[in-house]
This record gives sequence, C-alpha cells and structure tokens, in this order.
Amino acid sequence: MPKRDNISMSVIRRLPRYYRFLNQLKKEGVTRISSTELSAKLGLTASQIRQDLNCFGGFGQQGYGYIVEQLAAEIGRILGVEHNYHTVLFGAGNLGRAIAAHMDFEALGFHLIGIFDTSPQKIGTVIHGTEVMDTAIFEEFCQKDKPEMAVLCIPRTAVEATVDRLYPLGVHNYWNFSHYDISMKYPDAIVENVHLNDSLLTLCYQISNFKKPSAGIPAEKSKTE
Amino acid sequence: MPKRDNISMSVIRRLPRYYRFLNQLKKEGVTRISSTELSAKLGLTASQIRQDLNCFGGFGQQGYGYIVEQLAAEIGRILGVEHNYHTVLFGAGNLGRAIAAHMDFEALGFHLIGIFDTSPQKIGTVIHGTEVMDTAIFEEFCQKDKPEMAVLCIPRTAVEATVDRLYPLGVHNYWNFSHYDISMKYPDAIVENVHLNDSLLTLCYQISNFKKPSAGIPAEKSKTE
DNA sequence: TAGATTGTTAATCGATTAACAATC
DNA sequence: TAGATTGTTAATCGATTAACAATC
Repeated sequence: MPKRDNISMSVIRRLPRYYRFLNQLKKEGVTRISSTELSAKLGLTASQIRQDLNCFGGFGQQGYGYIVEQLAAEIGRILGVEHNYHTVLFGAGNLGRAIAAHMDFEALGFHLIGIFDTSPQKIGTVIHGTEVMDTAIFEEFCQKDKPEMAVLCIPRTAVEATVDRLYPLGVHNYWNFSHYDISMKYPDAIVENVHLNDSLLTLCYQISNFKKPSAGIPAEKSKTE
Repeated sequence: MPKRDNISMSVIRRLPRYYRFLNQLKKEGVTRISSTELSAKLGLTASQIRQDLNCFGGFGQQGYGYIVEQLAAEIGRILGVEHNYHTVLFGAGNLGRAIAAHMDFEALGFHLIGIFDTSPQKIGTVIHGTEVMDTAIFEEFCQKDKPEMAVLCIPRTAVEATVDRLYPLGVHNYWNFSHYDISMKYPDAIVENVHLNDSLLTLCYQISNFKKPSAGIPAEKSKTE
C-alpha cells in the first residue's frame, strides 16, 4: 500500500502537524473527520490534505471520511515515532539543557541516552534524569550503546570537529542547532537544522515590512492563510 | 530603488542566510564576491541568488560582482536589524531561560526589556541581566515601556489567554514556541513559529525513510543541496 | 438508492533555473 | 576593447488547487 517514494519536503513538513491535530481530536473523543473539516481547522485546502495523505495510501473511505484514531496511527507509523532511535546530546549549555528537559523525545521517535560536554563543572551533573558525561569518553560509550542520532547544541566552531568524530562512529543523523552546514562536508548525513537566528530575523523582516508570513519551516514556521 | 512589494516567503527565508554568510566573509576580509562564488558556498544556484537580490534592488555591478560590505549592509537594512524592537519574553521555564540567555537579540533587531512568569520562585530572579517580573504587573509595565514583540515560551494551554491580554495592549508581533496557532484568532498578528516538535518529527521521518532533507525552514529548516 | 466524500487526474499557479542582452 | 558578471526576461519545473469519476 505505501506508495512513498519521492515525497516532497513540502508534504513531509506538513505530516507532524496532521499528526498533532489528529491526536488532539482523538483526545477530544472525535472518531470521524472529513478532509473538509480538517482543512477548516488547519487552514489548508481539503484538496491538499487528500493529496498529501494519498502519497502514502488510501486511508479514508468514500462518502464517510477518515477514522481519526486509525489515521493518527498511520501517520505515526509513516513518521516512525515507534523507533526510539538512541540519541545523544552534545553541549550542556543553556540551550542543550533546555532541549534535554523540554522535549518529549520518547513521544517523537527518539530515546535520549546520554549528554556530553567538555566542561568539568557540567560533567557529572544530571539533566532531567540523564547524566552529563565527558566528551572524552564518547568512543567508550559507543561500545556499550550505539547512538544513531546526535542533537548538537554546541557552538558553531565546535561542530565540524564533533561531526568528524561522530560520523565514523556511525552517528549519521543530526538535529543541529548551530549554523554550521553539516551537509556540505557530509552529503549523506541526514540533518535537520533549527536555525533560531534565522527565524528571529525572518520575524524582524516581517515586522519591518508590515508583511504577513505564510506557512514555513518547522522549527521555523509561520502562518497566514 | 526598493521594489519590495510581493516578496515570497521563499525569498524572505533565504535572506538571513545571505546576511550571515556575507558578514562571515566581511570578517574574513573578503571585499568582493560574485553570485557564482556565493552560490558555490551556499549550495544554491547563482541565478537564484541574483533573482532574490533583485527583488530589493540592483546591488551589484556588471562585470564585477557585489561589494561584500555594502551588500551585507543592504540586506541588514532590508531585514531591519537596526530597529531594536522592544521585546518581552513570557515563560521563564527551561526553554524561556535558554532563549533569553542564548539569543543575541540586539544583533537581530530586538531589545529584550523584560521577562514575565507567574511562578513566585521565578519572579525576582535575573536571567542574563533581565529581571523576571510577575505577569500580573504587565499592564503597568506597558505604561512605562511599550513592548512591540513578545517571545512566547509558555505552555500551549496558556497561549490563548496570554495573547488575548497582550494584543489589546499593542503587542501584535510574536515569536511563538508553542503549537497554539495564534493566526487563527488574530489574522493580523505577525507570527513566527518555532515548532521544535515538528522539526524533530521531520528528522524522524527522514531517518525512518532513508531520505535526505532539502532546504527548509529557518527555525525551519534543513539543507541538502 | 441518494448523498457524501474520497482518490486521482487535469488545470493553475508560483518558484526555480536557464539564457542572454546590458553594461561595467 | 575584451572579459566578466550583473539584471531581467523566458522556459522549466514542481506544488497547489480544482474538478470529477469512483464508491462507500
């Protein structure tokens, strides 16, 4: 059934929103929804929603609509939320600590198994139940537990050296909060960037030019419709 | 000269990247650059860069290219980095504290003048030089210093009530870290969303489906090229 | 069956790329 | 002047929307 092959990023970036909304509806006890009802709630066209969903299969029923619980489960499976990819976080500064404490990694397909930093003051502390370890022992750590993804909350200048070390150890997936462009040197790495500065500057532009934004980026994004 | 009128979000979201890169080049002492050189460094086409810049005016010189310092200054002006919009931050939790401490608001067109929270333990503390005040005194605070933008690091459930309060006080611009959709109720508000959950789920999809991302969101966002 | 709503194809719209004349 | 590179128009490509036949 899954026809997923050349799904465009535009479609992929809408999936988390669908997933979130459907889970919300499920929680509210809604069992059934049509693409038209969904479109009103999301501010998209019904056509686009049906088009998007049909990239992955026919989840609806003609004349009836979609079963909320079933559709949520399907999208969850498409996103891969059940994988619990073993994850490490580099950089226990303000941002790293906030991300470690704030994100519900478990619900989003990941499992945070370790935090790494170079600062002696931070090593040994515990953030939201996860220990901060010395970056120096990372190779050793990898032997007992193979991480697959790394959250990078380190300064721009430290990213290249860090990725040079992690990539050969099998960590090929990155959630990157710096502005260093990992894909340039490692084109096969899967990288999702969160560029907070760019997001803020985009807002500045919009304010300065009295312009309404339109749907955008994840970490990043806006709405007009 | 400025022809800016119906600039698409695709173009706007690339401006911060141009700005960052040009400032980097300036720091490295590069005085002159062609669209072709820029395109190689950014992983875009030269055509797109010229097309983008010409939305705002002709900043280059035929046969020569662009003067780095001048172009950086022009883009800075377009983005509005000199405005220093008075900004308040709501929510001094993990994320709010990290954002307050981590972001260089001054360099990005904003000036953080106050942090607000409801928790007595947080009120009175100082984060990165800015005082945490009781949300209850916000109206009073507005009288002495009119904030124009609010960073929202509060829970989803608290956003509607907060915006209902801020909007009538003249705060119409939001940098929103929650998943509450402000634009639905306030279509005239300028909102830039940072959806960390969506960003992480997008990464999960990409890992699960062995797919490379492509340019995205700022907060948004990812890169392939 | 009649009504509703999907899945899917076709039409439109917008964004990116290519080409080239203008000009430094 | 010759060479280079922009600004800009035209061509291509992709994403969104509209329409409708299939079908529950």
